Formats: sequence, C-alpha cells, structure tokens
Amino acid sequence: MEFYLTVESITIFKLKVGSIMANIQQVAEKAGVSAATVSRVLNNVSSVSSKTRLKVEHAIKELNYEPSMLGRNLRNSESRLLLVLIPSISNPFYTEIIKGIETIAIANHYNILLCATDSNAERDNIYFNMVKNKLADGIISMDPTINRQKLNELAEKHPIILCSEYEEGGSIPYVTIDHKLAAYHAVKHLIKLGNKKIALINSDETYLYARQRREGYERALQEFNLPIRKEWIYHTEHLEFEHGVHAMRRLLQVNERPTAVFAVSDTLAIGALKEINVNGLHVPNDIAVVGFDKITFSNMTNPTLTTVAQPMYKMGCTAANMLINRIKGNQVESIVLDHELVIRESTMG
Amino acid sequence: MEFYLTVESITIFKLKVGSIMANIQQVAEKAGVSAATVSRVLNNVSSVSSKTRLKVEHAIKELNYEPSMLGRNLRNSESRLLLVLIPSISNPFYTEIIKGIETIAIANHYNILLCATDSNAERDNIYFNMVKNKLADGIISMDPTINRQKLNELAEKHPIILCSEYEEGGSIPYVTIDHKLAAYHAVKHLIKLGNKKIALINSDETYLYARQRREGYERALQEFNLPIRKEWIYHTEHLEFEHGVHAMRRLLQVNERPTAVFAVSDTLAIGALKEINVNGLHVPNDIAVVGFDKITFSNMTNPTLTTVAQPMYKMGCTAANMLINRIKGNQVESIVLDHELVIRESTMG
DNA sequence: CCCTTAAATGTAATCCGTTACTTCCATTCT
DNA sequence: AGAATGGAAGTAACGGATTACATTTAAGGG
Repeated sequence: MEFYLTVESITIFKLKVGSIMANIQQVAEKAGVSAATVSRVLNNVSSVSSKTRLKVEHAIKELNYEPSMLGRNLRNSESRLLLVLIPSISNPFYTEIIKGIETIAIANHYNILLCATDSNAERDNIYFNMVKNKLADGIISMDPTINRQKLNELAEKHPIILCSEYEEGGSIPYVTIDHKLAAYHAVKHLIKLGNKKIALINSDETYLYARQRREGYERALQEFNLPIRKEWIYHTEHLEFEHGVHAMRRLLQVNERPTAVFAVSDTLAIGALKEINVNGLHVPNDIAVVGFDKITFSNMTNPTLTTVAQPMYKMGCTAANMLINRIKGNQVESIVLDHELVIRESTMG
Repeated sequence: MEFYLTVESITIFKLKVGSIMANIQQVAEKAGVSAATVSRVLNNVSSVSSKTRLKVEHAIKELNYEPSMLGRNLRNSESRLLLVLIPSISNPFYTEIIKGIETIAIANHYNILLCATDSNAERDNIYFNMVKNKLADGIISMDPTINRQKLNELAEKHPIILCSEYEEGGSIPYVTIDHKLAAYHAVKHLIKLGNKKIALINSDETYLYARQRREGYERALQEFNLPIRKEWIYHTEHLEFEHGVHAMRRLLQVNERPTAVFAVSDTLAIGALKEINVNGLHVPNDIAVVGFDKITFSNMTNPTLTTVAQPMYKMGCTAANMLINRIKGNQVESIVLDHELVIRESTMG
C-alpha cells in the first residue's frame, strides 16, 4: 500500500513538471517537424520556409514554450551572465556604475550577477569558482581588496575587466579616471579660493587610488609653494561616514587649524561637514570642503557638497562593453575617462 | 594563405578551450574509473571505497577540475540562482535587505541575481523569463510597481516571495511590517511632543504601503482629536530627495504652517529637512521631522533624522529562507516583522 | 522528362553531470 | 563448497538545445 502511494505521488509530480514547461521536442512533435527546425526558428536561421516557421511559432504559442537557458547554455558553453564584484552594496559610489553595466549588459542579452564580497576572501573564492564553473562568462571587478594574485591567475583563462581600481603595469584591462589629476584639480580649486592650509582626509594607502590622490594633493600644494604638513593629512581605515567625522575631529584639534579639507570620498566629506557643523563652525566660511565621487547624497547635505565627479555611468558602460568584447575573444585596451569638478555650496562663500 | 591562417587560429582556439577545463570524463580516465564514480565522489555518495575516492580526488587536483554548473544544473534542472527584484539600485532602503538575502543565499549554496527593474515593464519580462527559462530558481520581489497579474500567473508555477511590498488577500507569501501601526507610532510620537499640526508627505497611494501609512497617520490624529487637514497631506510621485524638497516647499506655503512633518521615506524627509533649513527655520524647534526606513544616511544629516526602522536585514534573511523553502517544495506562511521608532535629533528639542 | 543545384528539413552527435539499474566481486553462512 | 548477501563500480539513459552533416524536396535548365 505504501508502495502504491509512493508511485502515485511520483506520477503526479512528473505530470506537474511536465505541465510546467514544454521542451523543444514536444514543440517539434506538435508542429510536425524536427527539434532542429524548431531550434532554427528560435534562432532566426534563414533557411526555414515561412510555412514551417508559422507552424512552429504556432506550436510554441500553443504549448507556452520557453527555451531552457540551461540546455542552451550547456550546448553553447556560455551562461550570458556577467559577474560584477563590488566590496559592498551599501556604498553608493557603485550604484551609477552598476546602472551603466546593466544597461549595456541587457542590450547585449547578458544579465549581471551583482556580488558583494564584503572584503571576505571566502566570498571571493565562491565568485571565482562561478566563472571557472561556467556559471558566469566574465567578471567586472570593482573591489580594491580583492586577492590580486588569484585574480591574475583567473584572468589568464577568463575574461576580466577592472573598473575604477586597477593595477599599475598589470595585464588586466581596466577603466578608470586619472585620480592624481582629479585630486590635483580639487585641491587647486581650494587654493584658488585663497586657502593656504589645506587638509587631506585620505583612505588606506594600500589602495592605488589613495596613493594617486595624495600625489595629486601634494602636486597642487607644491605648485603653489604651500607647505605639506603631516598634521593635515589624516588616514582612515574605511570610507564610511563615521570615519569622516572622526578624521575631522582630529583635524580640528590641530594647532594651526586648516581652512579647507579635501576628502577622498563623499561619505568621508559628509562626515567632515557634520563634525564642522557640530563644532559651531561654518562651511565654507570657516572651512571649505571638497569630496570625491559625486554620490547622490552629496547634493542633499546642507550645505551641498563640492565634489569630483567620476563619469560613473559611462565607466559602467565602458567596462561592460570591454568585458563583452573580451568574451567575444577580442583584444581590448584600457581606458582612462575624464573627471569633472562639481562646485557647490561647500566651497562657495 | 589566408585560409591556412584561419584554420590554424581555429585549431589554436580549440586547443586553448580544451586546456581551460577538464570534464568529468577526463577525470574518470585519469583516475581509471567511470564518470559515475567521479560524480559519486563529487557528491559525497557513501558507496565509494576510500581507495577509489583518493584516486579520484588526486585526479581532480591533477587536472585542476571544477565541475561545470551548466551540466549539473541541466541535469538537476535547477540553477541555484535567486532573482532579487528591486525598483532601483540607487535606493538605499534595499541595501540591508539585500545583505540579508545574500547571507542566507550563500549559506544555502545559492547565489543572487540582483535586478533593477527601474519600473520598466520590459525589464520585468526579461526577469520573469529568466525564471521560466530555468535560469533562476525563484524570485524575491521588492518592486511595488511590478505587474501584479503577471506576477500572480508566474507564482502559480514558480516560487515567489514578496518582500516589504505585498498584496492584501493575495496568494503569494510575503514578509513585511505593519505599516499602519508603524506610521501610527511615528505620528503618536510627534503628538506626544506637543505637536498639533502634523503634516504628511506621502507617496503615490497606488502603493499599498502608502495607503496603510496614511491610515496609521489618520488613526493617530483621530485618537487625539486632532484635525486631518487636506492642506497638510502632500502626495509625491516618487520617493527621491527632490520630491521631498518640493513637498516641503508647498507645506511651508500653507496658511497655517504645520509644526511637524511625517514623511513616508527617509529620502523625502531629508528633502524636507533641507528645505526647512533653506527657509531659515530650525528643526526640530520650528518643525519636527520624522522619516521612515532608517537608511544609512538618515544618521548623517544635520540634524540626524528620527525615523521608523524596518528590520531590513532580518526581512532579507526571512524572505530568502522562505524562498528557499518554497523551492524545496514546502508550504510557507507570510510573516509580519516588528518595526522600531528611532528617536534622533530631528524630533529632540 | 531527366539532371543539376540550391533550399529546406531531418539525423545524430554533442555539451557535462547525475542516477536508476545492472554487473561484478568478495564476504559470510550453512 | 555453494548459495546468499551486500558493497563497489560500471553502463547507459537522461536533461534541453544546437549544429555539422546527410538527406529530401522543389525549382530551373537543357
């Protein structure tokens, strides 16, 4: 009896699965053609007569058929999935880039797998395996904390593009801006406004962009014969708001208080704004502030934040195009995009 | 000559592809066993002798073999991918939820496909097809603008969970909070502070949560015998900052100016804050403000924002667990989680 | 009316792993 | 020693679509 029940339930299950989705074979039978012909119709191969095409299309509608990506992908050994690696979803810097990537991806019939590594090496491994496993066709990495060596190894056999963060002299193609020049412009702007004591809130200099932005900061100061003072350079471990608050608190305690601050990210700059406000000082009259990235919220603060805009949407588009080209087997060249200084209230007296 | 070159390049390509990744057959040959045995080793099936297991594991290492997800998924007809639908990546409300989903997903050997619909029906279709196509095993939808009818149809044959936004009396399981009660608490808080003229910045009431939050707002006012005045209720089409600014501008022009504002999202509330500041008024002394969602930035504004916290991380975890259960074929029940009023500077005199 | 040729369609192999079923072999029991 | 039992491994079908190659069909030329 028990055995009978089991058999029945299996039958029901099979029936249900069958009803969920027809396969190409069933469509072929219904249309009275071979599976090959159905496949040709699906892929718009020219050599199908219009009569047959119509029959097949009719059968497809009738059966509510949708081709299985799994079968197709196995055969074509592609997944049409792009892996996008970011350090953390909560960082607004990435949102526009991702939009760019997504737009290009969809236009090329790809989809994106957005993955936050949270600077977790285990996650890295999972995601790297997805490419090895053919579950993704390529990677756009925006994670500066990623394991370089493993990434390079992977890049030998799989398409990878770096976005924003890259490796100097490395072999993996990248899209980025000229961080040094961008920082130079930002600081020069502060100098032109008459500031002579300019502080830098930088992040961890293990990251290339942090080193480059400091170089730009120093270059601007040198060019105008302003002193580079250690007390005015503060390094934060992370880019979050709280670290900006903390950095600014320290900078306000320095003997000779700076009259301007350049922070290497908007979230840091917004933290600085807050701390300056809390201390009863005025931005920009007492201290001017410049951020970096032009995240959405940089426009919502009070005062609004002067910041260096990276062409994020374009960066995303470019990275996606490069990756898709790479997947097609083409050679691609690294690209440096232009930045733009967006002057707003935090530097307008 | 040209022909020769072409042939050669094809050969090279083929060789390269071959070298990229061994398949189960090659591993089997190397280990001197059948593919079935290799598969058993991979899947930890008990009936493999330790000698054979060792041989196979050795061969796997030697060939640097990684099983292809495509083959495996086709056979098992699962993709181990969860589709997460959000209206827009740039909305910070979703970040914590996504983290929760991701954590649970990874713990269960799933990965997430994060997809922004940007309220674009075409995109909806693409994503729905991914499930029909077996490219994803199920959907967590957080998009209130999604096509209800299509979603319901899809839900008949595929696992779907709604997160935050749901359908009253619908058949799709959901996770949410009690929006009405949450709004009631927020407004009651404003009343307890002595406010008698309380404005509401609501979003489009085609969304269930918007209707429910207004009900909560009205219930609180009624309970304390305060008037519900039309001029104090403003509807915005979207949730962005600018709409909050605009709404507040209007509310400040009303004859009898409200002394407090409850906005149904933090971004709207932050817009309101900004506009109040711009008009030389003080928060909370002139006008108190309460938001909704407790997004990261609600803590970075000046003053910091009092807001209703949804348990976003937990919501994400819950939704993911529900979906995975659904995929396993289990029945799941809808869940209503607790909210919390976070009192900060924008209501603390 | 037959032959050539091209277009249209079918056949079958292939992509890669999983698993029900079968076979083989070695214990253990009588 | 021969049968019964069970453990270990192999065989082959399967999942769904694609495509090189083979075959059929129809049209055009002589």
